[in-house]
Formats: sequence, C-alpha cells, structure tokens
Amino acid sequence: MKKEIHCPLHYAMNLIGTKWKPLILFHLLDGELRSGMLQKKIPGISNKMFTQTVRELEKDGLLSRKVYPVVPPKVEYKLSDRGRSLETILRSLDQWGLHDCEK
Amino acid sequence: MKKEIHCPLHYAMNLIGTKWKPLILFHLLDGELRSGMLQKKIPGISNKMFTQTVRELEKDGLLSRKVYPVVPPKVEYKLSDRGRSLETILRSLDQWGLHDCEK
DNA sequence: TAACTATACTACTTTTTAGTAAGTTATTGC
DNA sequence: GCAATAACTTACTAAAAAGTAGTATAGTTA
Repeated sequence: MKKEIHCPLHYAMNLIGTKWKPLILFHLLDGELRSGMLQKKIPGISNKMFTQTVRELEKDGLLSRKVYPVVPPKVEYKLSDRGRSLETILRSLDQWGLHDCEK
Repeated sequence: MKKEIHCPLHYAMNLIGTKWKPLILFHLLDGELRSGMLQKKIPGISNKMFTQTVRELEKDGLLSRKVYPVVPPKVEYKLSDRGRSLETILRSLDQWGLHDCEK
C-alpha cells in the first residue's frame, strides 16, 4: 500500500500527526526555548524521541534550531513562520482536550 | 517510560493523533456513511486498518456504528456529538494543509 | 448450484516507532 | 587530573502499527 497524499488533511497529518510533534510545537508557542527546558516541559518523552522529533520538525521547516558553539552545548529551538501558522489549531486542540477530558 | 497524560493537548493526541483517525472523522462531517462508501473516500487505507480504526473511534465514543442485520451486511457510521465537536479543528487542519502544501 | 454481494475477522509478517543504556564532547570548577 | 555540564549520538531491543492474504456469512441473481 503506497504512501500517497490524497487530501490536504492527509498531508497535514503526515507533517504533524504523531504522538510528540504537536506537543513540541505547542510548547514553543510562547517563545524560543533551550533544548533542556523544552524537553522538561514534555514529561514522558525519552531523550531519543525528543531529539529525533525536533530534527524531523526542523527538516520539515516547522521550527528552527540554533546551535551555539560552546561547551557544554547550548541549543535553542523556536517556531518558524510555518510552524507558527499552526498556532490556532494547536490551541484549539488543547482547548478541546481540556473540555473533553472533564466529561 | 509510562503512558501518562500530562496536558490537554496530550490527551487529545492520544484520542485522535494517528494516521487514519482524523481522516475518517473528517469524511463523516458531511453525514453518515455506509462502511464501503467511507472506506472508498480514504484511498490508501487497508481493509484491516479501516475496521480497526473505526472500532477504536467507536470505543472512544467519537462515532457510532449502526449494524443492519441483513445479508450482505450493511453498516453505517456517523459522528457522535463528541466527534462532531472536532469539526472546527478538522476543517482547520484541512485548510492548513491546503494552504501549506501550495508552497 | 455457483458466483456475487458488503462487511468483518483472523493469522501471519513486515515496518515503524519507541525505549534503554552507554558513550562523546571541551571547558569549568574543585 | 577528575567530576560535572548540555545536548546529542549510537547500538540494541521491545512494542506498536500496518500490510497481506485468506475465511465466513446467507441471501440474491445467473
């Protein structure tokens, strides 16, 4: 079964339809964060998945990664314009979860 | 690493954050559909994944499943109120994908 | 009586995703 | 000269998701 995109929603889900991507984008809505801080905001994510996921988001142009050549390392992440364009959706999903889980 | 819910968005993604769930819900926005029709609207999904996914959505109360005791079988799916409450988000995601993929 | 129908289920395999634990780096502070 | 630091990276394993192919059903139509 081939991996083809059949509609815009399908396309969107291919970009952000995973367990962690929306969480990471969501926590960057309020501004850029250092790697460690961002990761702390997402309890339950493993170190490996965190790195892997931000790298994919970077590859897809949803966030940017700024590396400072210092030791110990310093890396900052922030949303790109493309990533920021998801703000309404991410906040809506969060709101939806908030109301829904009360039931 | 335990599977715990840490924020509303995380909760929401646990319910609909998979490859096929949003697609299925999306295609039910315009009204109930027979199983075969719904499946045809989602090219690329295998028969097994279709059945499995609608069953999970039913279990989570996002859609309802009506079985007519006839031969050959007739099964209809439609959104529950809970599922319908995702309408804005699903349409937004679709729109986002539409605009984004043009770039 | 044999094929066809729409839907689902099952066993099995492959692919993808995720988790664990260890190692790397170059400078600072003791 | 040794530990601590932040952010990976890698090798390995485990678990989850997805795909393939085959089976069941019981009426209708050829």
